[in-house]
Order: sequence, then C-alpha cells, then structure tokens
Amino acid sequence: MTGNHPKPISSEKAAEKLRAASLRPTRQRIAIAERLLDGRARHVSAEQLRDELVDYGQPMALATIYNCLHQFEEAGLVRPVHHAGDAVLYDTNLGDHHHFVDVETGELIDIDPGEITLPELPDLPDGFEAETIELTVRLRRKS
Amino acid sequence: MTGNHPKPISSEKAAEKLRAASLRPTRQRIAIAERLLDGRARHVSAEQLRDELVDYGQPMALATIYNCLHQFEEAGLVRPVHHAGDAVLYDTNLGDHHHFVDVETGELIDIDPGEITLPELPDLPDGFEAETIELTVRLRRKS
DNA sequence: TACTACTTTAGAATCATTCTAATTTTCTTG
DNA sequence: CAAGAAAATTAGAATGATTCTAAAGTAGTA
Repeated sequence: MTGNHPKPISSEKAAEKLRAASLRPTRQRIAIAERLLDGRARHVSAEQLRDELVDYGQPMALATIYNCLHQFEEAGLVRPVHHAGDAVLYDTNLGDHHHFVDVETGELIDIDPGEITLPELPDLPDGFEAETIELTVRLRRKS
Repeated sequence: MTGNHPKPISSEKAAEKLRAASLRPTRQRIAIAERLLDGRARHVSAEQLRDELVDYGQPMALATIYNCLHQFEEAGLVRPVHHAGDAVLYDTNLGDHHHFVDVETGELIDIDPGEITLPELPDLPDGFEAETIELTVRLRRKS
C-alpha cells in the first residue's frame, strides 16, 4: 500500500451509474467509477488514477484508463481540465466552478463558486455555441 | 514560399527590443523578434513559427525556437496560452484580454476586452500571489 | 586578436497520449 | 447453459510536443 485513499462507493452503485450512462459495467470501469464517482470533488490525471488503482488492488492497462476517462467524459461523468501542467486532469466536480492553478506544480484548487460571479458571456463568433467557460487564476508561491 | 506572412519590423528595431530585454541580438532571435514583436496580436505555436521562419528564409533549429520563446516569455515579450489543443501557443498580445477556443481545431480567438468585465478576484490561498487570470470560453461549431 | 561566456544545433531522450492488433469478456439468443 | 457477435481490455509500438545533451559556432570584451 503506497497511498492512502478514501473509501469508494459500492460496486453495485458504481455499476448502476455505468448502466445509467449506457456503459457496460466491466470490472475495470467499475473500479474506476468506485473511485471517481463517489461525489467528492477531485482532480486526477490518468497516471495518478493508475497508481491509485494499483494501491487499490485493481491494476489495469494505462490505455484502459485513458479509454474509460474518455468514455466518462462523453457521458458527462467527469470533465477534463487542460490548464495545468502537461497532463490533462479529470475533474469530478461537475458544478459551475473555477480553478486556481499552482504554476509550479500544476496542481488545481477549486475556487468556491460563491466567491465569484462570472461576467456575462460576450457575443460569440457566428456559428459557434459555448461549451464551457473557465476562469483560471494562475498562482505563484510568494518569495 | 509556402505561406503569406505580413511585413515584419526592421532588424534594427528588433535588435533594439532584444537589447532592452537584456537578450543578445543574435541572428535567430532577431528573425523571431521581427516576426512576433511587430505589435500585431497573434497566437503561434513553435511549429507554426518554424514554418513561418522557413518561408521567411530564416530556417533554424526547433530547439532554438523553443529556447527563444522561453526567453521572450521570461522577458515578458510574449505570453504562453495553455488552453488550446496539444501545443502551447504564444500570444503576442500582452494586454488584458481573454480567449475563445475552438474545441475542434484548438484555434484561439481574442475576446474584445471591451466586451467583458472580469469579476473581482476571489481570496487567494495563503502564500500565493496571482500571476495571470484567464477566462476561456470553449466553443463548438453548431451542428 | 584571444578569451570566455553565451548560443545554436542535430539528434537523442522524455512524457503524455493514442493506436494497433490480438486476446478476453460481456451480453445476447438458442 | 452453450455459442457467437460485439464490445472491452491489453501490451507494446507509435506519435507528437517538448526538453536535454554535448559539441560546434558566435558575440561581447580585454
């Protein structure tokens, strides 16, 4: 055990969520859903998730993890955040919220949605619709 | 000539800007400065810039382009934007402004700063200072 | 001119991610 | 429950952006 991870939701609940999203509840998808869909707000990269699954006794191919994260994304179960570091982070918090990014580590911190009010959307270019709106505040540790 | 690029600033002006930024005006840095520091707002990736320099008759090693872009960034001459596609884009527009991102192509479009008013900054985590604030509106082409 | 530090360079290395082709699993339907 | 088709998983190769390395070139300076 190289890490200390919180208790996941039950396999049954995980499988249920997968079915609801029209995803076959395979062993691998269940293991990921148990960890990511427990309602807690998290930001994980594919590699971090793999390490966590290893700790959890459910090692699987990295390609599977990428596949699943993409499927979860399509199904609206997680949301990718492209702003930090090199790796894409998957955010389990689907509510309207924004991020601080530690420029040095790439770590994300949620901005309390109560603390900020988004401005009105500007006029969009013709033929486009807005998919997401992200406010990112890049932070640097004070010297 | 595979592309059609606008007229750059003079080498003398480019060299001057480099000296002002404490960067030795080498042939390579001048060629890049001529193209990027002419006051026009642009978003270029390292690869795009390389192609442009080839067209311009100033081919150089990709590593040099990355080096220069990093130095320009340190000097505050360009600003990296991490939100689009895979490659980092360098923004020559240093003023306060925000971006639309075409989710499909990764292309950036400036949001007219007059069109949007940023909300007040939320309370920052202790020990950090805000480096940049970016609002990104991800766009998808209407079907 | 000669020196020393800074630059550039080609190519190798790295890292996240995607692809490929083969194997395994799941979900029918008989 | 058995069999087959479709979907999922897998290891490992491939890709693409970026960084590193170590050698060769160039610039500012004494």
